[in-house]
This record gives sequence, structure tokens and C-alpha cells, in this order.
Amino acid sequence: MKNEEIAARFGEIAAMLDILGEDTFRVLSYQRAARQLEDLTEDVEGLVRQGRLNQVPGIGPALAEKITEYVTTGRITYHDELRAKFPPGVLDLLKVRGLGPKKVKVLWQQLGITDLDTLKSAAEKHLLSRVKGFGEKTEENLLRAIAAVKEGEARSFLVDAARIVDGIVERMQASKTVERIDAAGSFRRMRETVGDIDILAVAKDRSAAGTAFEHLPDVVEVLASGETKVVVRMAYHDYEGAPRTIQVDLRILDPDAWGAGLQYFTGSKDHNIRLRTMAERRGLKMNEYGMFRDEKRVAGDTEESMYSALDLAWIPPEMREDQGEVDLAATGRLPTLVELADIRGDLHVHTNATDGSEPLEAMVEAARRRGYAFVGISDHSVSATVARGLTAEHALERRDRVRELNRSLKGFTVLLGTECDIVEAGEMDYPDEVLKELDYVIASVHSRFTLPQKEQTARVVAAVQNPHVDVLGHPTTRQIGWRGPIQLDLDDVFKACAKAGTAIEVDADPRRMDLSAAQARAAKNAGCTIAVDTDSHASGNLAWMRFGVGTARRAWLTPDDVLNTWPLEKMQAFWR
DNA sequence: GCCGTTTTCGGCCCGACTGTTTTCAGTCG
Repeated sequence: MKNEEIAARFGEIAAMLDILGEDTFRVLSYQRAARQLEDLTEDVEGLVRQGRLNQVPGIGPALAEKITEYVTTGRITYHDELRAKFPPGVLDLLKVRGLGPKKVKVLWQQLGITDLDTLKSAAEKHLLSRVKGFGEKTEENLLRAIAAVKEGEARSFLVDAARIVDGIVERMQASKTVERIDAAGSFRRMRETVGDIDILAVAKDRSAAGTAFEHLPDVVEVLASGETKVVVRMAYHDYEGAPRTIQVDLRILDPDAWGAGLQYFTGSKDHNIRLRTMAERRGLKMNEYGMFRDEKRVAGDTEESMYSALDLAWIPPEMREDQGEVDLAATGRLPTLVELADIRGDLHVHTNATDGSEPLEAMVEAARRRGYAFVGISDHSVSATVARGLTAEHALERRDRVRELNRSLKGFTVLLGTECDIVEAGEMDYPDEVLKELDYVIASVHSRFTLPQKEQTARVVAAVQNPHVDVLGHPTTRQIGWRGPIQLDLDDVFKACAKAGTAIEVDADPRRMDLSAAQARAAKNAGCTIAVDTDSHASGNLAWMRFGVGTARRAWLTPDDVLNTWPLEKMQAFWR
């Protein structure tokens, strides 16, 4: 998909225009288009072919032309021309917290600073404070911010954000300074990673709440501290144990503006812009304090009241990305999204027979305690040597153990499956005689990641067409922050899955989130059934289901679309 | 740059906070 490549170029164009001092609204147009391209469910190349680019909100004639140019020639002349005006490194300066286009321009054109290292030494030598608009405090702040950029202030995994949110909510409640507290922002929308955390609170004594927030354990820096807003950086260890930091914003709201604030700070930006435009046409004014007709507030205590003032049904946060959800809400056609409570079981679970850390019985018990009706055990096949994959004999050996468990468990079913490697050109790692003895088969790519798109696609399509294969596991194999996706024509894969009756997975491992929400939505539109799994390697990982469901909701999936919400018999019939 | 059931031109979200300023520009979300 060239969507991301074009989005990245539009982002750069926006940054360069911004530094050059061009019209802000042109800059915003490029930024908006970049966001839309990132979230697009369709391959932009297809849209170009079908002449449907103008259907994408925020893409007009000028941007459509640039997209078409990139798709046909692999470059955007306008982008190249702008780039030629900028020394390499200047755009990196924008990543520094506190540096925007205006200041970067001054640094570059007045001081000749074009990269982070030069900026650092200039700040250390106090060369910056000689320039108008820069002072001693700015130099100090910049040095800290440069260090943060160099440490790779990456976005945080959803699972880590959830733990941080829970900790903050618990401690702030214990401090007795807040009457109400909850998280908004991209966390509430369940984006696969979050850049910062937005916490909203209602407090009688605002400054007491702010002070309590600033003094939470793990706060390493207070970035801003005002009457209604406090911003801090917090240290944490990610779910794999690596030390990291994340920015957390606290907004303090009036009780009767709770819904308005929740709506406003949940976003997304584009969703809110669309609502504000609607409000304006109705002679209403909409902001984080409420919905107003002239000076009179007509809504704001609940989110529902805000949407209702615009004659809209309440829109689930996961759908608020300006992808057509507002139209559906206006006409009462919003889908009933899948919920965590709809999930009847988890189909992607490993044990210590391969690379999991706990025995089969422990994983079964943990799944049972979650209230599931079934769990599928899917250990690796023989070719997965790093994961100590099972030989065919060992894979089948456990059938008796599972039968025994199923006899002793009331109202709960253990399914014995496999996560079987797709080997070579799409053959399965186990022979058919072995696959047909198992309750179900997940087929996954764990090798030959660098095949060209044509071969890789043919390989995966061959695998999903195997009559014994029931689920395609983590289809793109991407791992956030580490490994990009394999080259796959997902449209072809989706078509093949839909035709063969093979489900396709949303793997909720925080690093995978594979399929992504946009891809899962495209899969649904292609007629695929989706399995939402955790790929658990320890019993604690089963809780990742919450984030898999979040991704499914971002993909607009209903319970009907999700295989593992179905009754066992229906699911097994689908497999046959 | 985009966009339109009052507009094909003239709008485009706007408030909070900081730092350096001495009344406000820049940044952020």
C-alpha cells in the first residue's frame, strides 16, 4: 500500500510549508489529507485507477493530482522541489517539544542551525538567548526536549497506556481531590498506539487536584500547570520491561460540562471539525464547554446531549475518525459494534509445549475464569524452530489429554488446534492427515518475510485455500516499532479468504495488532469473517482481548462479523 | 489546500499555557 508513503510525503510538505510561513490553511489541508490517507481502508492505487480519489474527504483536485503522480511515477515533484530548499535535519527540529515552525525558521535562517546536534551545542553555549523570542528558560527546556527526541520518544502501546490510566485513576481517586475522572483522547478511541494520555476530571478544588496530579509517583517532569490544565511526563516500564516515558494531560472540567469535555477531548480532530461545521450551520456554537445557541447553553452535561443537539445518535468513540460515521449517526444506521462481553472464547493460545510459559491446563483454567465458553490451544508447528514447534506426532499426542479435560469441565470446551507455519510456496507445515485430526487450523507466516509481493500474495492465498485451514493468523506479520509488514496484496488475500470461508485474524498482541483496524474493516467489506485473538503466551495475556475488541470496534465490526462471538456449534460448522 | 441545501469566494476551531514580552507570539492539542 502506497497510502503511508504518500501520507508521509504530505506530512513533510505540510512541515516545510509551515516553516516557510505559507498559509496555515494550506498546511492544515496537507496534514488533514495525510491523516485521511493513513486511516484509509482502501488502497489508494485502486482509487486512482477508478478515479475515486475525490471521494476521500480532504482530497481535492490539487492533492488528487499529486497522489496520482506518486502512484504513476513514484515521486511528487512538488515534494522534491520543496525538499531541495531544506538542508537535511531541519525537519527533525520540529520533533523537539516547544519548537514550532516559527522558531525553527529563526534558528535555521538566523543562526544556521539545521540539525539536532548543532541545536544542542548552541543551547549549551547559550547562543540562543541572543535571539529575540528565545530566553534562558527556553534553552533549558530545549535541552531536555532534545534529549527526549534522542531517546526515541516513541508512541506507547495501548496495553501500557491502559495500565497507566488505571494507575492514575486509582491514585487520583484515593487522593480525594476529584469527584469524577476518566480517560479521553486516542486511548478512549482505542488507537493501536497512543502518543499521550488525556485524563479528564471534575474537582471542587482545582488547584488541589492539579497538585495531586503533579505529585503522582512516576511524574518526572511538569510541562505545564494552569487553572484547568496540567501536563506532565511520566516514567513507566512497557509490557516487555523497557523503561519509557509518556506525556499525560489532566483537564479539569465543570460538572455540567463533563459531556462536552469528554466529547471534545476524545476527538478525533477531524470528527470534531465535522461536528462543529454541522453545529455552525444550525446556528450553534460547539466547544469543550458545551453547545451554545447565542449565549445560552443547550447541551453539555453528557456526551449524548451534545450529539443529540445535532440530531445525531451517540457515536461510539472507536468510530470517531471522520470516516462516514457522522452520516450513519444522522440517519440512524450506526452498526451495533462487537463488545468484549460478546466474546465467547480465544482461539490463539500457546502453552509451554512450545514457546508459551504455562502448561495447557493453566491456560485452560485462565480462559475459563474469564467466563469464556471455549478456548483453542494453538501451539506452533515443527518448522517454527525458534518457538520449539511440535512434531506432527506431538501435536496429535495431546488429543487424549484434551478429551480428558473436556470430560471433566462442565459447560466449557477445549479445542485442540495448531498455529501451523505456512512454508515454502504456501504448503502447510503438517500433512493433511495431521491437520484433519485437529479441531481447527490457524495458518501463519513465520518465515520468508522478504518475498516480493506477487510471490508472497500467491503463497498466502494458496494457504488460505487449503481446505483444512480455518484462520489466517497475524496476516501481515508486522510488529510495531520493529518490523514492517510483508509485501501482500491484501485485497487479493481478503477475496481468497471470503471465497474459501477462511477467517482472518485480528491478533491483539500489543506489538502486532494485525490486522490493523483499517485493514480489518476492508476485510469485512470484502466479505471476510474475522477472528479476534490474543496470541497469548501466558495466562495474563488473555486480557489483551480488550484491545483486540477495541480494534474490531474501530473496524466497525458487529458480533456477526467476529467468529469467536458465535456459539461453538456455529463456529465449528463454519470450519467444516 | 478544501469546501458548499444561504457561499464557486471567503471562510477555515479555538482555548490554555509558557516565556519573554510589557501586551503578546508561539506552541500545543
